[in-house]
Amino acid sequence: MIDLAILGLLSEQELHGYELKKRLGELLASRASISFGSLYPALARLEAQGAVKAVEQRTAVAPVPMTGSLAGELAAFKARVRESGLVKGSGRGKKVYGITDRGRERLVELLGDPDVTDDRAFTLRVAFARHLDPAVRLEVFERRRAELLGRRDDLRRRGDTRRADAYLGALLERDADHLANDLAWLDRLIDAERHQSTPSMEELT
Amino acid sequence: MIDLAILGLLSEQELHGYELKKRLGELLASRASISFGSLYPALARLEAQGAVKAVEQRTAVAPVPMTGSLAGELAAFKARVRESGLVKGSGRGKKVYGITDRGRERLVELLGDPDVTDDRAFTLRVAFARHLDPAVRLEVFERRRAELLGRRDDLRRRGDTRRADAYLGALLERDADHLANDLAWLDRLIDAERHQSTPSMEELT
DNA sequence: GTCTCGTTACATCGATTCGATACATCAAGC
DNA sequence: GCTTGATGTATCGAATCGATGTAACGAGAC
Repeated sequence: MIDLAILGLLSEQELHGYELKKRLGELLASRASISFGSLYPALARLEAQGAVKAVEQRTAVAPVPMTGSLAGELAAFKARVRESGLVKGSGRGKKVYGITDRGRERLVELLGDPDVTDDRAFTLRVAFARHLDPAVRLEVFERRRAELLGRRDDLRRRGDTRRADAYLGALLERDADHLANDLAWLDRLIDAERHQSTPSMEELT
Repeated sequence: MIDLAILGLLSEQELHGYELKKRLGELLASRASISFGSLYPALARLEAQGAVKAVEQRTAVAPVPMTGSLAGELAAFKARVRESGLVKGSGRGKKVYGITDRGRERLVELLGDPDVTDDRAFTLRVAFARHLDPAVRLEVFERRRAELLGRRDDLRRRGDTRRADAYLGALLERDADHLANDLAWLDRLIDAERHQSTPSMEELT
């Protein structure tokens, strides 16, 4: 879900479309980024829902000294012209978005629990995990664990029966490795989570 | 690309939609299957292009002895009725698809080389690798290797700089593990490929 | 026996997403 | 001064998804 990604990123700082896409690409890493064709419609949708809102245009806020205030004035003027006018080609000037309270609620809701077992969604949940309270966070991780265990069983069952050509066998093997890897990684995450939430409790064994 | 998946599966045996979806789900394993909403339009598209064509309805070809030929006759009759009639609800009777020569050409073309660096596409290429001649196959693998190496460099560069919160760090770590895993796996594949194509050649070292 | 439920099966609909493309500004570099 | 590439917003058509509808059929419940 792209909404989750956008809200998560905006919850940390205000951003404009292009930057949003870049960060998303890094977050999802291999799992391919999203395209402008979905980003801009999504932003419009979220804005209509009141989850995000466009902050004023940004025109060189950076600590870079301008050549003179003239340039800044000119840019601001142009921005105003574009903003108001129907100049056909539509104006430029970056549109910076910020998250609203409604948006924050929606974010927690999305991070929290829908029955979205999607891999990309899980990655995003981890990326924005610090916005969740520890109990829910642990729950999310545990659910993922159950999901992965289920997949592993599926894989094993299929691995036992079929033994077609070498390439299919190799794919099966790769998937099994990935799964084992993910499970180990997830267990480490869960462990860290538990030790952190219970500051000092030496029960068991 | 769904076309690649469909053609690949049909090149081995004739199948109907539902079965196609099931097999695809197994092939892509974790990488989420495809939905009917894309499968059926894709089949229609491929049929229009002449890459696949619907074979006659199948009515219990299995080696299961029928209760009597009466049942078979009846089913065939019903199928014929549905086939011809515009019964509104549209008839059932599975529609079995087969690949054409055009389709086979297209398959090799798709497997071969477009600049599709997609992960799903690579999985499919491996799954149907036996339809490629060894040289092209090796080329596909090598290209994948280069792609993965590129990703690893990206990842390292990002890993060196940022060190935000623990969750983002964990994600980075996971991606790195996956990448290392994939590379090792791919190297094994490539090795196997080389040893097989050159039956006995003890050059080097 | 018949009734309901789960599985197999085909199909379509609206919404989402993708990939390509258009357009615009600006900083380098040649 | 002219091209090239990065930054930036935006839209279009096509591909895809997820949900839903319809239907046939076998198995078990009662």
